[in-house]
Amino acid sequence: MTQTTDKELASVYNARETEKEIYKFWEDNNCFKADSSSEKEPYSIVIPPPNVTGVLHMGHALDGTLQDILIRYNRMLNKEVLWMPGCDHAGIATQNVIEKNLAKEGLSRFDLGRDKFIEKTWEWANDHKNRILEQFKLLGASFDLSRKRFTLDKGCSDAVKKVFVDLYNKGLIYRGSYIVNWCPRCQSAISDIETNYEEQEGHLWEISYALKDTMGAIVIATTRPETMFGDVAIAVNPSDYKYKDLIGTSCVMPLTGRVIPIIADEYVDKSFGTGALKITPAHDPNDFEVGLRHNLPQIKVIDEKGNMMSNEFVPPQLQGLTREEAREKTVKMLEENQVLVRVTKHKHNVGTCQRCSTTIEPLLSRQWFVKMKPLAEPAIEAVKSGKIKFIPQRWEKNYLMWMENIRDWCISRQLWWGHQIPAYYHNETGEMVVALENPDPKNYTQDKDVLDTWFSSGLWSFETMGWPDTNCADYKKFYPTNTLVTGFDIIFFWVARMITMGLEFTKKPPFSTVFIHGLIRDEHGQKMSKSKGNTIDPVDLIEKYGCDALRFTLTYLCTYGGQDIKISDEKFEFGRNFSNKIWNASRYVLMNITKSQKELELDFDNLTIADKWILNELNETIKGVNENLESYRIGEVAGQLYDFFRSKYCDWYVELSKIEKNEAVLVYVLAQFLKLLHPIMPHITEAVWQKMPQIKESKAILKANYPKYLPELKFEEDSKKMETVFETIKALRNARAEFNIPLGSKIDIVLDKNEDLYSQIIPYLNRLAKVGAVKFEKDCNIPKSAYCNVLDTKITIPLEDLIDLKQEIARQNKKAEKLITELKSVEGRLNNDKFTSSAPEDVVQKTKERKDELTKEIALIKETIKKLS
RNA sequence: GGGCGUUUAGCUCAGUUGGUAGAGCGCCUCCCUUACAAGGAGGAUGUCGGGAGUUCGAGCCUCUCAACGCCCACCA
Repeated sequence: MTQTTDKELASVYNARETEKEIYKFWEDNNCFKADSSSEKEPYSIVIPPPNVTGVLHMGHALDGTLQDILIRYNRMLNKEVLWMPGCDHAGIATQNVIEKNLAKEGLSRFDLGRDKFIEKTWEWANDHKNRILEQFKLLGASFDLSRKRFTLDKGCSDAVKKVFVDLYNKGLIYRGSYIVNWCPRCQSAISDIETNYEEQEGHLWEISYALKDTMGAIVIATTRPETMFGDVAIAVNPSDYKYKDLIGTSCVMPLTGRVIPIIADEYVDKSFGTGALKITPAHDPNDFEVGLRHNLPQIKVIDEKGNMMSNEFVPPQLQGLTREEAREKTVKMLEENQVLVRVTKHKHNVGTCQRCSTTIEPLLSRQWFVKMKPLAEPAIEAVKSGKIKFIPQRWEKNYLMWMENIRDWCISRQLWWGHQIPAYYHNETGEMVVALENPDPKNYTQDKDVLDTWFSSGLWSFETMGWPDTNCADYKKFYPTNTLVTGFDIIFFWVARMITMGLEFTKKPPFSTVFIHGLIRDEHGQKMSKSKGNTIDPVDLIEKYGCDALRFTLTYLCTYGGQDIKISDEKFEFGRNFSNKIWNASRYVLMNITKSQKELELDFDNLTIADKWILNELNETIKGVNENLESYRIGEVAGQLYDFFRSKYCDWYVELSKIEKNEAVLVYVLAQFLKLLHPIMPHITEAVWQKMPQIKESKAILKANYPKYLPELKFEEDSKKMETVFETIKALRNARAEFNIPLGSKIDIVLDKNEDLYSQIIPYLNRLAKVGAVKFEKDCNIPKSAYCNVLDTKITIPLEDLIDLKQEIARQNKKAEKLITELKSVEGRLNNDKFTSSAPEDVVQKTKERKDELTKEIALIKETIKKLS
């Protein structure tokens, strides 16, 4: 092997060095800039904005790669493309990071105060905000950074305010006291979808409440005894005969002696527990509903920190305890008072905070909500009518089910990092004004709460395009966008909200296709997470294998069904090896070009069958790749290109070119292949492209035209002939291997027919199967020979002493057996009248042809065996 | 409780309207043939989760059972 210091000729591809150079070339030439004044057809994608303080993870790598593939493909279709980049302020997530840092210094956000805290968070965000988009560059992302946005920038903030005020004025945003999911650690309300449920092993406590007016008691069952101090009633099912006489009477609560009514409500399940249910409207969502129906008071006994409150309802010895402590103590007290009837183990689901896993406290709280039903209707219609379609389609069902059962969205958060709610209260009268600006900063104070992060990301598709200025160039050119690419995990959080908000405020679906891909998992199928320590850093992979290798491997693993993708570090060797193969094959081609640019034009009058074959294969690949890109079968595209390049171009055409070459075809096919592959492996294709001498339509491959199927490149007949040649070479190689004939010694062959074809390709046989003399003879009869048949051509390989006749007979028998099995099945079908009458004509025809082939081949083999015996 | 997904070679997974199973990695044999050993040539390996059905024909369609996984709902 020759080593050279010249990196242009290095036999091992240096991915990182090339990638850095190429990306810089694109940036220096402003290649990613979108022109809103262009006449070209637009194509746009908005990035799912990553967390401003985040780092690139494998999910981004996949999501970003797929977006970049679509962007680059459409750019090569000569469209005006815009990939809009940006970041999300990620309210709770970011605030948690800052609070954690403060905690290291023993401080809480309250020690700093709101202004100082926000200032600190901005500092952090500004320090980190370029990091993740810089990392996206390592992925080869061809987004337009000149348009970079941030959900807390002026434009987005203005859009958020306008949307809030408009929705409020339309009556679609309201404020009220309801049960919400409260996270005592975040000290904030969170929405239903930010609440996860996990099954926990708990207890069911049965507690006896004495009847007030008569002897006896009613026993209720609860999983949360500490909430009993907030009880306002006992409810039973109206049809429950056990309790029929008690409805309308009262009972006396243990421990506090407070008197509460016994009521009847359909909600109560007769068969669960004791059939009697304590009603605690301030701490349970279902009890809250029951309470409203019966006009019951709401008594809060647990505060926002999750501690027992200090009020007249909570016994003094429990006041100030945590929920957990209070539960233990309450049970003890109940036991001491002999009102604890029974304790059983009970599995139940407990709500936890998506961000910090703290157990949720359902809490009565005054919050802002979006009335979702009216907004959901057009969003449902848009998907049902096909104006927006999901790929894979099965997600539509998921989306529709959620939308059709939508509940109001709690949008206020008791955080500091985010869009402060544009509601202002008069300092004295408390009068509320919802407006874009504070009507009178002296006398009005703004609502302390901020909005759910997803409120602003829900506007992302149009707020980034200049909305509410619907006359601005970007909005007019690039909105609505075309494709949204994301994982299924944020369909409800983000996709659904963008569709509702987009339709409400722009009257247009914000995108026409939602392309959903799977999640990246570790090699055992586990979700990757820092806490599990099973993450793989895409930046490391890029350093180790190259960005193109990462992109190609991920793309290759993408299935149309959007299955999750299991990865391990070593899997990326696949992409790296392919990069190296491309590099070396290109190197070979470049080293072998002797002709001038003019002479490298395709000359259709001067093509060998090998040339026609590879052009035909290329053309078929072009067809498949275009179809698959249009239908989002991206993994299939990678597969087809891999197969074409390795198994067709390198294994055969390049090898054949060492015997007899058509430089024009060699270069043409490589150039077309590079263009086809460019969206997936942008750097290496650009690097090779720029070294190629042939006449090019574009200096940068990124702006070249994507190859289209060309009827003039269809050479069906000659391709078939060439396939026969390959079969022959394989058969000869196989025979050589079986008889261990060293490469040094050539084999002579005798063919019994098809002189026309084979005499053309004698040099191929010489070189690729190490064949010596080639003779044509009808009835060749050399006893000590090996045989192979290609279609109906019989090839005799005289081997003299090299051959073990028994071995050759066995070899032939084995071949015959296989064919006979197939022949039997084929004949079975053809002898079946039902098959011949009901199967499609072409299938029957093909089966007949196959039968003839098999019959001929088997006859030849039998004849061979006879001769050998 | 409702919905969805998965089960195919030793491993990881493809398999687009039903026509008789493929890739990568791994394994065995041979080869440093001047593009590439991150390579090349040849080879072995699967009653396509079980069962039933529809069909001339099922990995693919229908039903059923099983295992694993996910989402939604939230029964105290």
